[in-house]
Amino acid sequence: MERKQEVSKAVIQRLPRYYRNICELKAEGVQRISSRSLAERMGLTASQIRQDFNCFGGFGQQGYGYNIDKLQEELGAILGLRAGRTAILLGAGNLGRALLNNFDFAASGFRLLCAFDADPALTGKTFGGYEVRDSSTLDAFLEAHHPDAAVLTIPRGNAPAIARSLVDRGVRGLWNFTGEDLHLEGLGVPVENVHLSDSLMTLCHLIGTDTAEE
Amino acid sequence: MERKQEVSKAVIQRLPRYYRNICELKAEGVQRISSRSLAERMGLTASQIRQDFNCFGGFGQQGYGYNIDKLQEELGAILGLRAGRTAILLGAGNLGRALLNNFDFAASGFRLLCAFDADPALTGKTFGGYEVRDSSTLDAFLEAHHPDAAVLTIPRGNAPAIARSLVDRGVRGLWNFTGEDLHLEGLGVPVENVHLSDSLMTLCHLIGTDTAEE
DNA sequence: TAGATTGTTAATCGATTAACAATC
DNA sequence: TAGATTGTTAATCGATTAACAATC
Repeated sequence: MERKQEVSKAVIQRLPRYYRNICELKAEGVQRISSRSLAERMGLTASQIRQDFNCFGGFGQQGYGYNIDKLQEELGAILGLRAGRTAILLGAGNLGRALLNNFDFAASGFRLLCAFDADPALTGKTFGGYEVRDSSTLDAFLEAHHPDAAVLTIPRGNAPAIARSLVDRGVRGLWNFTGEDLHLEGLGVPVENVHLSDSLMTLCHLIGTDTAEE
Repeated sequence: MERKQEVSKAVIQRLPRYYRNICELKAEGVQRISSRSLAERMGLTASQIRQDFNCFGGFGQQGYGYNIDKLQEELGAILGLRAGRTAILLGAGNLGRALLNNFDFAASGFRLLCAFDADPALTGKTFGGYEVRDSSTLDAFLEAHHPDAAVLTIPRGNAPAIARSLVDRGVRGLWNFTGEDLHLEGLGVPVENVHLSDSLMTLCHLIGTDTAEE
């Protein structure tokens, strides 16, 4: 049961963008596309696109290009969007509630089950159709439902300990908004750290150095 | 007036993380650190850290390491955090309001001036201390205050046109939450695209392929 | 068949790591 | 001075691009 050959991180991080563009093309009614046209649209090279897709076995056809429906299907499968993953959200503060109210979890492959918060004032309320439960009931919930992932919108500080505890109880992935770099913790599960401030600082820097950059 | 030699994008994207870690170290009372210790803490190699810092002229000292205060000072200057940049926010919907209420713009180098929205029901309200103004007054505001950057939390669709218009009126950078990849538009100014869904899809994929990944 | 475009191998480019002389 | 650790050059590694034969 060998893994065919580790796909590089660079490729994996391009997959969602490919998927997004293919969905857009489909919505525009396009039925097929060549690596050259897609490259032009996305600001990549045709070569790179073909290399990337071939990491997963070619799904194109010589002389024709790539069928949009097939591509969407394949990329969706690779991303695991139809694997029926489940998630919970921890921390129904401002950020947590903003996600509950607005973010389309299903579009990214997750069914959000509910949220948890330590503040009793929030218990029982719903945001975006998701119920907030009391943190004291978390362990029992994990035991009963085994969510695949947890969204961490709790305050920083106790994040590493909570992450550890979640992983110990079977959570297999973390979407981390806490500002702590959890991937360093050796948790043994994938972590996606979201650092909005890093992004804005980068912009601050680029504004300073920019003359006529791409 | 030659540029000393383009610093690679990979390095630039590590700068905020360096800055963040240095701030944490300072808060912990640490006064100096070697590339080796910092590497260990951040999960990088000492070599890489020294290479990175030397893109901007060495700010270390042989046999001693790096002084935390100096490092914070230098990284802050490189990032332009004290350049007094200003920004406005466009679109005071759920996401926009979440940022207004919670996000610390100043910590990333920007003074947020105010927000704009097309919905008259929001005009005059404040969120997080920031006033929402009517979109019809935007042009006059740009004329009068020349903000450096704009935060785009408007619905997708009209994003490219609005981005174009902002840039034409002097905006020098965009923090883009619209879901459209604006950097492709050839706007001629730096754009930071925030795609939360890409991040979550990546996690979905990694959960599927994970066995015992780092 | 001729034209188009993939899949795939080889060449290039850039980024990371290793090594070590310089120096505090 | 001896020890530590940088700054910097050289070696390695990986990712992107180019090229082209395979084939629809």
